[in-house]
Amino acid sequence: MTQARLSDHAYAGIVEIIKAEGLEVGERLPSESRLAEMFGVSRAIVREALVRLASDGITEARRGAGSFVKSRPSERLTAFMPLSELPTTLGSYEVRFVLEAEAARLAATRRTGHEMAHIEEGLALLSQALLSSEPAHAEDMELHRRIAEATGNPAFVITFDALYGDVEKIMRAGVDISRSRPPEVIATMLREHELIVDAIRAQDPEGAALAMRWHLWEGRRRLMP
Amino acid sequence: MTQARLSDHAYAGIVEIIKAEGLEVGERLPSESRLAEMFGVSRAIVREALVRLASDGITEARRGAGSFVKSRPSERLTAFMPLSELPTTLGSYEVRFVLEAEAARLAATRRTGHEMAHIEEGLALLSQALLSSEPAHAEDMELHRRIAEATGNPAFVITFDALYGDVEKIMRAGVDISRSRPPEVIATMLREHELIVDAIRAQDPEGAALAMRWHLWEGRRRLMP
DNA sequence: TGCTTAAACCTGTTAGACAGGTCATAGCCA
DNA sequence: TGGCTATGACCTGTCTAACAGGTTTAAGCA
Repeated sequence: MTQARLSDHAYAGIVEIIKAEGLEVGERLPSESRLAEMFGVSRAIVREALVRLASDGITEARRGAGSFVKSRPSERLTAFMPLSELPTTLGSYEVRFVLEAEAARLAATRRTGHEMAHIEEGLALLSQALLSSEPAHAEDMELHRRIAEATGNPAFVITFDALYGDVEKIMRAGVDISRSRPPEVIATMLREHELIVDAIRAQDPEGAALAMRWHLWEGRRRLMP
Repeated sequence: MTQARLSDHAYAGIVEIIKAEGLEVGERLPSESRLAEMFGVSRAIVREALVRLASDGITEARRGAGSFVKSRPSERLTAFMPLSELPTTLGSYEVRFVLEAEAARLAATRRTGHEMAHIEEGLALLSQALLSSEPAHAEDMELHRRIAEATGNPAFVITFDALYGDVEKIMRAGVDISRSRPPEVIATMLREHELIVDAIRAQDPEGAALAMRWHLWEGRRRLMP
């Protein structure tokens, strides 16, 4: 895990300003110099944070004029959602339900031998992590990602990254979803993943889609009983 | 349209280096100073480009060690895909087919009155742009985006942005998808959108999903007959 | 009052410097 | 000679100071 950089704090601070001041789309942020002064860092750090905010589509800089809010807070899951609204995060399951089911279906029809081996390896890594009682979120995501890759369509990977990247940010923000799981839950989670991989190996599109839907359905239930 | 900044060129230059040198995941990029020297810009500009690349998940910086490639070129649609492989872009339709159909279905059931008005306005803007023979891609995207918003689930908007953002970048990169369309095609495109909006207005989930699927199917055919 | 213009302010960019982390290798010890 | 250590070169993270060029605001003139 890389050390937190100053620009991370500046990023969060600017987001906080947008929220606290209730800045609407099109409104201007404080100038870079002022933000630097407020956070007690150099202007370079503020610029770095602003570049990332702009890259995330949250702000927009206009030369000579200032930086402006580009997208409304409600349009962004990551940065703006108060942690108290975590259940909203579960909305991502609604997307994954259709997105990943389709990915599993296509993976079952299109996967190459190499991609299948990649998926098997991902399952092994997840299994290992789960059985050693580690958080295993990275391994979980990696397996799902490899299935998305096996569609041969990069668009699936892109959307997957966008969705999961945000979820990951939220977890890093201090919410620990990796609460301890009893052994029987671990076994169930593992079995669900195995069913998906089995169907993809057997080149059974409908089976793969169904197994994925079932897994996500159960996963959501585990998060929000 | 904002003026191109130097860091845009640095960003593209670094991507070009990764491609040309065939750098694999985990390999090290030239140092910031060296890159600055290569591009004839200051180190600050290179840093800005690297921050954006890191934000896009392409590179990763390790203090004292250097910047490293984080994701393989094939995993990224935008930056790495040669324009000659544009047809691959059409793979995004495969995702939109399931993603936006579900969004239309949910929008039909959950939309508020305000969201409906927002969608109607989007349709009017698209209609106006299409009838005046403008490119209308921005308006098209905006309407689809408003439908995604009407699901009440930000996860749909996030994935939509990720997908459409990349398509937009490619178009800006010089590919003109907005070839001239004969009047009958314009009328058809408009009618397709109207059908979607009608179904959402009538709170008909299945009708909305079907209309969206039909529209995307036809849209894909229009791009790649 | 209405227009012009200049000053104040802002982002974009550059240069140089230092702190602190990483890595390879030269050199020492056994 | 082989292995370990410690030094030094190199790299990113951060800061300061400055200037260029664009935008906004308001003063001042007609």
